[in-house]
Amino acid sequence: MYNINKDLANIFYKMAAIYEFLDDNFRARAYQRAAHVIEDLPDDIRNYIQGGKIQRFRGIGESIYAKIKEYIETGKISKYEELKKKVPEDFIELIDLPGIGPKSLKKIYEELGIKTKEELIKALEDGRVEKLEGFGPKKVQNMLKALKMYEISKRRMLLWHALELSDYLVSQLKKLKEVKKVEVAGSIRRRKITIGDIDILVVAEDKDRKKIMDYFVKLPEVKEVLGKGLKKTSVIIKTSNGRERQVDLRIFKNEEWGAALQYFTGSKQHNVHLREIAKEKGLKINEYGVFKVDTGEKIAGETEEGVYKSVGMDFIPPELREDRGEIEAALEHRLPKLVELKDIKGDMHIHSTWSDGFNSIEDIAKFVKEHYKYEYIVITDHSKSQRVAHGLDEKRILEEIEEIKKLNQLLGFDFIKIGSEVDILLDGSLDFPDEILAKLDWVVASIHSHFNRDNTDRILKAMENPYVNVIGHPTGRLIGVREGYPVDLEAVIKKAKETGTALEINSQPLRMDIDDIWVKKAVEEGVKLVISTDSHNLGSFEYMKAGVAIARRGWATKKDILNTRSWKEVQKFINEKRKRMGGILIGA
DNA sequence: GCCGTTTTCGGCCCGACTGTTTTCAGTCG
Repeated sequence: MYNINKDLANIFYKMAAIYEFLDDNFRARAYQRAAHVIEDLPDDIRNYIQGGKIQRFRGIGESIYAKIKEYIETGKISKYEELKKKVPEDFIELIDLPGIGPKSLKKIYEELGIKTKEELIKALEDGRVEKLEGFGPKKVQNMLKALKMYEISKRRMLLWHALELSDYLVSQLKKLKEVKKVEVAGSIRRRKITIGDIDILVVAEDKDRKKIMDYFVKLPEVKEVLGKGLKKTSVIIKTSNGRERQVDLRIFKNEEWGAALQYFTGSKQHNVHLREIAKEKGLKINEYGVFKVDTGEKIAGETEEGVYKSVGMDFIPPELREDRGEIEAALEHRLPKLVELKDIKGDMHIHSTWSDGFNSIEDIAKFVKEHYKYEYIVITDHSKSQRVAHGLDEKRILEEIEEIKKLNQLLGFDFIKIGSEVDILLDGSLDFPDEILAKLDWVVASIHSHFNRDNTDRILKAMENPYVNVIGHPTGRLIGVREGYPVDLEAVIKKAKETGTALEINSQPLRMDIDDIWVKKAVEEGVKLVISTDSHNLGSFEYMKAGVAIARRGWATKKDILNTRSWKEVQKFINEKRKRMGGILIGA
């Protein structure tokens, strides 16, 4: 079933923009919040509204529920159709554009009758806008710049690339002895899958502020300085691959550090919710600390833990701060203990030169043993249908098994496990017969063809096979390149639970598949997950960090992640499925 | 628009900066 959540959320975001334009800010906020809630639902919204029975969500009340129902039944929302007539079509998009606000747009629309983006640019350039009351040359310049930057900023950066860039900037700032503390905040710290701007926070003495800001704007990668002060400086950085990113640097006092970090890590929804609760308790939270409203006394701010504690909450890990229930859980002291990078005991999806990897199995094993504290790795080269990836046929995978046996003898123990990333064929059967699969330590089954059809049936059938242990990159999406193939992940999760099959969190920067929303759903359903790098070269083993981050964003604990287990424990998982689905047990 | 064991009406996060003003509105994060 095609998931309508995204379409519905988009409509509500647009309605919010229109209400902003109409100066009805509270309504706008209500629609924004509803859109956010719907976007975060793993299941199709129709599943929550069955037979007139409505599941309650915070932020969706009677009126918005009625509109959701109307959309489900008719494919339209009449209120939206009505609202659209009040705003020029181009403007709905422009209202969300950073640098131009709804008030300015409204004035330009009302006084000059401007209705399209092209007309707006023309009126800005020929001086008509400048003559309006409240406008001036600077404002006009900034609006033009905002329009120009729009196309650039619209493309968000992949988490991995943002991490590389922000790590570099942090390392440069650490070179100054005046920088006492430095941390990346914002969506990078929350490990969102894609990143807009980069926020960096620093602790320093007041007298050193100028020196730090001067140093920052002189970094060779800085292409343009958007604003420079002693508290905040904004620049445009040009990355090595030619992309442009806005980076904000802010300096705080040590006693403000926790409050600043909390505030600038966001998310916005999380912060708003947190402050509402603080307010109920007679407290005020800003980026400098937590204060009692009546006396103005500061009661927290030096550490993030202190900020949360002051309102009666446990510390909330940054990856959870999306207002998806973490605030309630923190108040009730029932936040999960999230999985950590150090819990990972092995990588279970790796390609070698036997198929399309760049390194020999021997080089991979030596490299991983030297750089990671893993207990095992699983080599999972492609199967024969993947001709372009030099997939292995039956004869060659038997040879690969022998090769790995020899290498393990050299290493002195069974560090290398033999697996396969076996193709799921069009009819849901697998690219290897069961006799071969039964000889393998671990089987990843993936879809690499027919992306346009609904592939739920293929995946469900593959999971019925007793030797398939995990479904690789379950949606097949490439972020910003192609959408995933149509697949009913709800049914996949159900079948995974039923058959004892795991689902992969593929850590490749472009994949991040499955994502945090579905991880959370899988965790709730008790389905096990595997965090894998799908490495094709030695540098890719680092992607495990990103995979763990996605797992954490999905509320996963150590027990939800299979590759936090010893190999003996993994084998138990394998045998449980083989037993249940009628396969040959390990060692039998 | 949503929400509520103090409220079903009257609230709805908070501060900095910018550009335009001469005390403030608009915008951002």
